[in-house]
Amino acid sequence: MPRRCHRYGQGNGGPCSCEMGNLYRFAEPVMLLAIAGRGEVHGYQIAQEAEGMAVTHAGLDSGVIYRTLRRLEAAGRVVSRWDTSRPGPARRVYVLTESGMQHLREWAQVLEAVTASLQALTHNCQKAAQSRRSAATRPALPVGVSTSRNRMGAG
Amino acid sequence: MPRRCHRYGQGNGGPCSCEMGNLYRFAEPVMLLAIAGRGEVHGYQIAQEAEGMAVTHAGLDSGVIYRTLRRLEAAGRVVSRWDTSRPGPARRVYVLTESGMQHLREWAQVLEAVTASLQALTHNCQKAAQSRRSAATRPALPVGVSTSRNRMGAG
DNA sequence: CCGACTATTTGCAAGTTACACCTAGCATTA
DNA sequence: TAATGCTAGGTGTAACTTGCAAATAGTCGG
Repeated sequence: MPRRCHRYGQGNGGPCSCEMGNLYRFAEPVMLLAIAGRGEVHGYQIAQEAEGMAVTHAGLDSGVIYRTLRRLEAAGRVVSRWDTSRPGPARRVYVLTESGMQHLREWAQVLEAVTASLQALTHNCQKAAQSRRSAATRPALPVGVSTSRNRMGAG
Repeated sequence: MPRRCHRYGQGNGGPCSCEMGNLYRFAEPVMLLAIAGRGEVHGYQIAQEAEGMAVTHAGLDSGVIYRTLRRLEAAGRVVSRWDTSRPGPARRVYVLTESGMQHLREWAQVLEAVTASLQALTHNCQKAAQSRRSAATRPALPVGVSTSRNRMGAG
């Protein structure tokens, strides 16, 4: 799904979350937070800030941003108006509704739980990765245990 | 995407991560960890343990588990053999390869980074949710305001 | 034989993502 | 004037994951 990002192939110390695939971008809370923080934003603004706020290294795709904004508006979480008061193309400016504020509070609770679980998972992965690494001068696991019955198309 | 889970509508204090949608299950690291921890597992075993290890409350769907196992095998992260030594239907038993061990180490690094980012996001969401909650007897945001010209030079 | 449990696999609808591409306003430069 | 580049919003599509349901099988108890 994610095929590259600004970090791709740059050797920034450790594998990139984008190369691992399978990570959501948490676009909704990131964007709700951006709107709540500024009171009023347009999509392009979010796209420029999102790189720093995003959970993974890929930032948020502009397509995702604009579609998420429309989805949030359809759900009543934000309302928008067109701002033509400044030069340049018109901007669609968004503000949170009370429902959107409530949604952000819900996200805060959910994220707290998810973060805790993820922290535990991370800890366990690190422990497992380390415990085997010490005993890994030889192949960590006897690969090739009579794999005999591997019929089934094998993917 | 996720429509229910065992927690659905049970009022366990706070909204369920499943109701928020948009959360990946981190199936791959959870499963790699399960395999690494036991040395040898089959899919059904993972399905039964996964509820406790999963990052969200939904656990891991058995379809996801079996498909992920095949994908991991196709990528050389695990190898399988059929175990018919015990009564009941044959079980496909998986062990990690050295490449799979390496993948787990990579996941450990990625998860560490993601956890840190997620923690920051969580913290910011909580702060935003709280700071406005105190001032939210009246509608949280006057919709349509032109707030103090958040001019965000942006570049 | 029938159901219950174990165990694996597949089909499908729904949803998200990454990328490419498009429209359009305005400013600078040749 | 034309070309170029930045700002700003939007759409189309392929690839992928997920959740749920259903199919297939082996074994055991009644």
